[in-house]
This record gives sequence, structure tokens and C-alpha cells, in this order.
Amino acid sequence: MMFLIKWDSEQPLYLQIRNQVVEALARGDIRPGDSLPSIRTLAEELAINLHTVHKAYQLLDQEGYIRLSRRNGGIVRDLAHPAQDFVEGWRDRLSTVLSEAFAQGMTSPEILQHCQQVTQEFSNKTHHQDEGEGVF
Amino acid sequence: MMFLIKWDSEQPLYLQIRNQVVEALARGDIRPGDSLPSIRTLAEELAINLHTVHKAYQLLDQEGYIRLSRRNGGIVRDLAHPAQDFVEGWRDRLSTVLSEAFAQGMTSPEILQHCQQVTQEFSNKTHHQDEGEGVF
DNA sequence: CCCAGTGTTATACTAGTTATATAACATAGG
DNA sequence: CCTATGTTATATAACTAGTATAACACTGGG
Repeated sequence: MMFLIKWDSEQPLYLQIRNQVVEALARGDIRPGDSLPSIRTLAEELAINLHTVHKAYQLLDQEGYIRLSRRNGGIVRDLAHPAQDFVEGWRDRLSTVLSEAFAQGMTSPEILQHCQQVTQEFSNKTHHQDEGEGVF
Repeated sequence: MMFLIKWDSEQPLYLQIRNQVVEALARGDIRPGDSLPSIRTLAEELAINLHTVHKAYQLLDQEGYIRLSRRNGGIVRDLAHPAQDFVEGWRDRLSTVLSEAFAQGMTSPEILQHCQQVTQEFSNKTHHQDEGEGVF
């Protein structure tokens, strides 16, 4: 799991981390049962503060993506179904993003094509079962 | 153009306004050439501060959705093509939103169906040409 | 038994953002 | 000239983001 901090981004650091974990999950780069790096390890690796990483992990835990335990650190959960109350908020966010494209003059076919392309990137879960990153 | 402020939302007020304008634009509720309410008018109507509305309008102007002039206030621009540098950032945001759905266990067909539904809402531009809101 | 490595909590501080409140300025139309 | 438009300038309070230290609680391994 590679993290990359964009220091010139307008996005808060803890959100960048959160998003990268979620995208890695969607992409299949990390899977249920896998461990995230320890809070301190990742903080040092990215040269940022422990609490910033902690905040990202707490958010991921709260949203249901991982389970954060005092013992094993952050472990990716198995989400067969969306967490409760997820879909409503998610559709609102989807609406907002798609509305931007319409308002900018993109056409429905154009927009839907982007959706399909992105979707294919994520469902391309060509994945090696036995490749590090796991709990040991 | 009806605005609705959610006081319990986590979203900043100025972003709520910005998003509602963009969605109204996508939905066809407002069209190129239309005037937005004056900053002071809208501020009073929503019982919020003038500067908060101004910030929303400035953002909309900066993003290319409206033109803000000292003379006529905020006027919706005609965006036949996306503003430069729009698409790159937009696709990133789309990726983030769609990745959340995947990570929550939704399937590709499910997700694409949502995209199509939202898209249809926006392309349903059943619109009355001569209905107020215009410049006068 | 202790040590090292987990997350967790507490406190403090700086900087930036959000929202409000007042006031004033600049411009042009009626 | 008055009025309505956006614009700019301060100031202030509350909150957020990020950093810095320090300490606490737990537990697996040596």
C-alpha cells in the first residue's frame, strides 16, 4: 500500500489518506483482513503527525471500512453490503458531482462514459492473492 | 430559484449555496442569461450574512458558472464546453465518489444504475421558457 | 516479568476557515 | 442625486487542521 501526500492540495491530509485507502479498497489493492500500516509507522513514513493519521483511521473506522483495535491496528473489514445510512448520503454526493459536469456543458453520453470508465478501473480486480500486505 | 439552508449539515453555508446553484443549472431550473438574486437580497432571504453569499458567488464566478459584475450582479454564463482544467479535477472527484460505493460492497451494475438515474434527472430538462427569474 | 509496539487520551499551540457584524467605497441606472 | 449593485476593509468568535509532547492501557514475545 503506497501513500502519496500532495502538499499543494486543498484537501486536508487526513482526507487524502482516507481517500487513498478507500480507492485502494475499491481497486482491490487491499482486501478484507489486510492490515493497514501502524499509525506511528505511517506518520513517520509520510513525515506527518501521528494524530493526523489517527484522524484518518478513525474516520475510516467510523465509516465502516476498517476496524481499529488497540491490539492489531487497522484491519480492513469485509463489507458485503453498504453500511446503514450510506446510500442516501452517497447519492447526494454523486448528484453534486454529476451536476457539475452537466452545468459545465458536458453531455449525458460523455458523462456516463466517464462513469463506465472509472467503474471498469475499479472492477478490474486482477489480483494476486498471496502478495504481502496481509496480517502475519 | 429556491434555496434551502440545512443548518444541521456539515457542509459550509457557502458551499450549500454553490451546490444548489450548480444543481439548479444542471437541472435546467436556471439558464444562461438568468440573474441570480442580489447578494444582499439572498442573504436577507436566508437570514445569513452578506459575505457568506458573496463567497458562494465568488466561487461560482471563479469556477465559470456565473459572471459576477458590479453592475448586473450574478448572471449565469453559457458554458458550451467545460472550463479549462475542469475535467481532470472532476474525474478525480468522480473516482473518489465511485470508489466509496465499491468499497462499501456495491456492485458495478448497481453503481452504474445510480449514475444513469441521476443523469436522467438532470437531462430531463422539461423547461418553461418564459417563467420569471430572467433579467428584466 | 518486562519490554516493545499497538491504539488512545489529554493538553497546548499555531494557522487557517467559516460566519458574523459594521462600515465604507465604487459604479452606473432611473 | 438617490438607490441598488458588487467590492473592500476591519474585527471578532467559533471551529478545523496540523503539529508537538506526554502519558495511559493493553498485550504478545523474549
